[in-house]
Amino acid sequence: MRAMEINIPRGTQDILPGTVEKWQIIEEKARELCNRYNYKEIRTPIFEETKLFQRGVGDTTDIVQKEMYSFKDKGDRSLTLRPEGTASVVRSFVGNKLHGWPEQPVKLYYMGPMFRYERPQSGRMRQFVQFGIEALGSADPAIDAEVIALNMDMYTELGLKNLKLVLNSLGDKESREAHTKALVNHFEPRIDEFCSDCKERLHTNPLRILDCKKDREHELMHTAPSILDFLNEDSKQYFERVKYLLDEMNIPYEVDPGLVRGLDYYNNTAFEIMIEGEGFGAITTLSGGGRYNGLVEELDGPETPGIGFALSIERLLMALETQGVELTDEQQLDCYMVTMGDRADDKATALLHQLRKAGVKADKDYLNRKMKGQFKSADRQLTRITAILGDDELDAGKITVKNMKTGEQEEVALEEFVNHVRKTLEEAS
RNA sequence: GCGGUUGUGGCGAAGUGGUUAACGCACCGGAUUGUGGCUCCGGCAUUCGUGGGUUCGAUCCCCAUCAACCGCCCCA
Repeated sequence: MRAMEINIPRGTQDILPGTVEKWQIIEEKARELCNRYNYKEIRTPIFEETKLFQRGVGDTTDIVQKEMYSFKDKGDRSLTLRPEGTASVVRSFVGNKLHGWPEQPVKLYYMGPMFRYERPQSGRMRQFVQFGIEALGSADPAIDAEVIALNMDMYTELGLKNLKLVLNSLGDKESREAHTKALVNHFEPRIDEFCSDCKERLHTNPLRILDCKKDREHELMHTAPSILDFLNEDSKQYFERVKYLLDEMNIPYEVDPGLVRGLDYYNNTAFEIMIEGEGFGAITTLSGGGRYNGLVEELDGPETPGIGFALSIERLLMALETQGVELTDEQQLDCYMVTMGDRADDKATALLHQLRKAGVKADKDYLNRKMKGQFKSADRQLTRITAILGDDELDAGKITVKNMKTGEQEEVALEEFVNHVRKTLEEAS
């Protein structure tokens, strides 16, 4: 074999049979769950105008500053492969005037690939698949609770354990401004003692200084003003309501005033779901979400509150794997046609077609294998029934049907064959 | 963008500066001339990521390059 010259692009993966079934189960679960919660699917393009993300995600974020797959098309337009889903959904919400829909809030979900130019590692890909939901048009804390509940259900219903819901409030605009001012006052006098990123953040987005891992141990970090102390009455009440509703739903959570979402558009509710325990890599965040009440306006729509979350299916699968949750049943074949001789083989092709039309999952050999090889193949594929057809059987108008589990076999008239197989399979199942 | 580890047959892996590169699994064939899961036997035929260099000679030494994995940063 020649050495491969063409590699799969860095940070991407092929999902092959044997694994793809797991994806299908997760996708199915997501759709079924959204249906129960009355969220409708929306599909938006995989690329958008670069401006959308610069404005929607925020110029100061890592995503926009260094992780975007941007390119110029032949019309000299700057486009970007979407790095996340919310901006696109909001763009579509505005462009299609969904705020005018009679039924509000508009509850949407999406599932599909996202792209970020990052160094791949365990649980982080350049192309990864997100499932997310967005609820637009309601500022009721109950919808925050609903979004979080759906997110948790997605995990618990698949059998995940050791989940930790981390919750915080970033406050409304007024609260954030007050907090920001306090942060600047707190850090500015001694900002020289911090890393270069933090110096930058002091002016662009002081909140994110709290998110810094390098300077985590600095004494000013521990004494930094907490957003929770700056929530105005509205924001405080809002947060209390969200927590109360989570309590009522028996969803445990942990308030972490240090939780700062990476994207600019968040306010009030912010949350992350993490997984704890051995065997997981450096990345423990399964999903994140929060409220973004200013985003629709930022993208030229009417003032509309919104909230959502996104999870990565890759990480979900990793988590399921480390916890030993088995998703797939063994794939078995209903019927395998074993043939001997050219005429019989031709006839088997026709019979195979009939079986398939009758709803039987069936196959045959295409490599001219001897009988033994055909049986091996049937066995390997966990076949329930084999049908053996040789030229002599063909001449007698019969076919041999063998139960692979018991080893019993019987002769059946060719005209009876398809019905016989169907009946046998039904009886066995 | 920075750091670490690795790169040997389909897969999992040993190994040495020098005529024929272990082993396990899988696969294919035969023993069993029309029957699977067990057993035994044989086969998967110059190749050790790629390109240079050192050397009489390199898969093992050096350089470069590519790739994968893991971590930092940050996130899903």
